[in-house]
Formats: sequence, structure tokens, C-alpha cells
Amino acid sequence: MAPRTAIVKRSTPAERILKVADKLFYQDGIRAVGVDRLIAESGVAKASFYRAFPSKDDLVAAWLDVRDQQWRAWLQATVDQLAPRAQDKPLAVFDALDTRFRLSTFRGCAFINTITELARLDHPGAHAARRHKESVKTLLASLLKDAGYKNFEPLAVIFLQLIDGAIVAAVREGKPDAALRAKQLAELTLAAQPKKSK
Amino acid sequence: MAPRTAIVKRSTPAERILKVADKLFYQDGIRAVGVDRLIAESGVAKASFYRAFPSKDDLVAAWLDVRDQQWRAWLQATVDQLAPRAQDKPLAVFDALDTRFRLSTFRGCAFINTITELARLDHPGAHAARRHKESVKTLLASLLKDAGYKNFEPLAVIFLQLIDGAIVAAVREGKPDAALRAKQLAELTLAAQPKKSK
DNA sequence: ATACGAACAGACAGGTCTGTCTGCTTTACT
DNA sequence: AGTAAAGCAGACAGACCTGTCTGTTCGTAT
Repeated sequence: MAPRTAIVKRSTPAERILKVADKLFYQDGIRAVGVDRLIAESGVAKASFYRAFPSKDDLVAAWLDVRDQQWRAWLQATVDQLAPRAQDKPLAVFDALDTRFRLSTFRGCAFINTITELARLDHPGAHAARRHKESVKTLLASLLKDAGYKNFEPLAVIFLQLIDGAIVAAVREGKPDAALRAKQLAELTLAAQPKKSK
Repeated sequence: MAPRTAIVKRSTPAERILKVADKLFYQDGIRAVGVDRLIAESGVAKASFYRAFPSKDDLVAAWLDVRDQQWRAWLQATVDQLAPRAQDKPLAVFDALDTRFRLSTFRGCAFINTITELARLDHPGAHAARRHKESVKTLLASLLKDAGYKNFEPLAVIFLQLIDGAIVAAVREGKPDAALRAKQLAELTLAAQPKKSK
């Protein structure tokens, strides 16, 4: 037989499940997607599903953790590309959001959506969502610090709130305009801030 | 028999159902609350439920419409009370939000929550939610116009976005601080605006 | 080669979901 | 008084939910 011995190493069940879960949970919501559908669309046996993720809640938490990593990597990379100079990076965050709002698949922030859908504060998904927001806050604080802003910590909190507002407004309106509005608000805020003494 | 002919007129099934739905849908989410539970807690027969609301989706839409009325009435009344002078009313919106964020029952904006939970844009609940936001925008525009701001229409859009951001941040953080941050952003915005020529 | 774990396929259990339908009782109007 | 509508209580259907369990097949390592 032909030597197609190229070791492609087919993806594991867990990988396939996470990929399908990312698409379906984000698109339709968590409660709207049953385990049977996840299994069918990822071509996995039920036993494999429950071996990889002991319960659906565990999958939700794992999904959000993966998405947190991806989201922050995306933001950092996009900001770096849009704004090479450190002093321009904070505002470029909103230009990055603008590109994301334009995606046809955009349906808001998976973490906010999860918090509001699951309602219970002690759900593993809710914990993952709060961890994510903390991580993003740290990232924003770092950008603001490097741009020379003295009060980078409280500014990061404000930026996070502006981002939340922009995301919700963009979903509501079905348009990406909210990103620019948030950018202008951020500009006003930064203009009123003292820079670090050089 | 004693003449307790006082016509108290016991509440109708629809009223009781709406009251219970308001509590449960807001608290736990829409999909998390089944029809059976609504029926049990409102002390209504199943047939009465489906006579008043042909489907659960109809109840969701009716609930949001009632809540829209109540919410705007509350905002108008609270703002009027906190800020008697027209020029102070726009910023008082955020003080009103602050009081609302402090309620132990606060769990975000029912309309945003519904949009994100139901995912489908054509759901009757999603329509009701968008109608609500339009109505609030009109209310805000009116406050801003009466306060003397020339660009009251675009300002109302910004205010709406600030409100969304504050609500989401307050839910995330479990603290009401976001209201004050939004107020400061609104102040910055208004300070940069021209007033109507007198 | 054989042995073992991992993966696939799918039946099954027990519960919940929405919505329909059947009786029976109360209310209200003529 | 009599009739019709409205309300209560609850069984029922059919779909879907999560999670378990039983087989069979495949891949790989010894």
C-alpha cells in the first residue's frame, strides 16, 4: 500500500469537542446546546465526551479558559499591529474591537453572556468569566503603564467598563459604531490624565 | 353573613403570572424557568396560563413590555426627585443607577440579559428588548435637550452606551461603583459639548 | 501476536420541557 | 334561575435533557 505515513496525528476527542463547543456555545448559548448535539457535531462517542469532561459544566469552564487565552492573545497581537508605538496602544484597543464587531459571527462577549445566562454566581463558568475580566484588566493596565499613564490601575478599570459598554451596544445595535464611541470616551479620559513624570 | 362586600377584585391570572414571571425570569433567566414553575408559584391552572399567554414566548414579550414601562417610569421619577433642575437631570441618571445597583435583587438589565440568552434576533423577546432601548434613548434625549444640549441625539446614544457599560460592570464586579465611573465619563462628555444658543 | 486502553455507536434511565386535554368548581351575567 | 365563560387541578403526549452502560472496533506497545 502507498506509503502515506505522514504522521498527521488526528485531533483528539477533547480538541474536537472544544472546537465545536466554542462555535455552538458562543452562537446559540449554553443551555441551548445539548450534549447530544456537541457529540454529533464533533464526531465523538458519548463515552469519550464524558471521559474528557466529567460533566457539561466542566466543558463550559474549559471552553471559557481556552477562549480567555485566545482572546487576550488576539487583543495583544492586534493592538501591536495597529499601534507600534507604546503611547498609541491603549486607544488602539478600541480599533481592535471595531474589527471584531464587524465579524458576521460576532455575538458579544462570551464571558458576559455566560454570566448573564447562567445567573448563578457560583457556577464554574461564572468563575472562569470573572477570571477572564481580571486578566484583561491586567493587560490593559500594562498597556496604559507602558504608555506613560500614572494612574494606570484605575484607568484600566474604566477601560474595561468602556469595552463592556461597547460590546453590549454593538450587539444591541447590530452595528460596530459603538467601538468608535468608546474610543472617543477613552480619549477624553486620557486627555484629562497626568502622564508619569519623566 | 358579614357584609364584606368590599369589591377587592382578586387579581387576574394574567396579573399573577406576570408578577411571578418578572421575579423568576429576572432572577434565574428565561430558559431556567419552566412553565410548570410559573404556574405553581402563581397559583394558576395550566389552561388559564395558556389562555392568557398562547405560548411561553408570548409571556416573555409581555413581561418585557411591562418591565419597559416600569423601568422608564422609575428612571423619570428618580431623576426628577434627585435633580429638580433641568440642567442637572442628565447626570442624575447615573445617581439613579447607583441606587438600583445597590438592590440585593439587582442582576443586570433584563433586556440585555434576554438578548444575550435567547441569541436569536427574531425572537419576540429580542424585539421587545430593542424597543425598550429605543424608548430609553428617547427619554435620555429629552432630558439632554431640556438641559440645553444642542447635540442631544448623539449624546443620548453615548449615554445609553455608558449605561450599558455600567450595568454590565456592576454585575461583573458585584459592586455599584460602576455607576459613579459612568457618571464621571458622562461629565467629561458634557463638558466638551456646546450648549444650545440661548 | 496479543493484550489493553481509547474511541466509536447507540440503547437506556430518569428527569424536565412545552403544550393539549379532560373533569370539576366557581363566578358572572341575563 | 340558568347558562356560559373562566378558573382550578392534574393527567398526558412527545420531545429533549444529562449522564450511564453495553458492546464493538481500532491503534499501539510490548
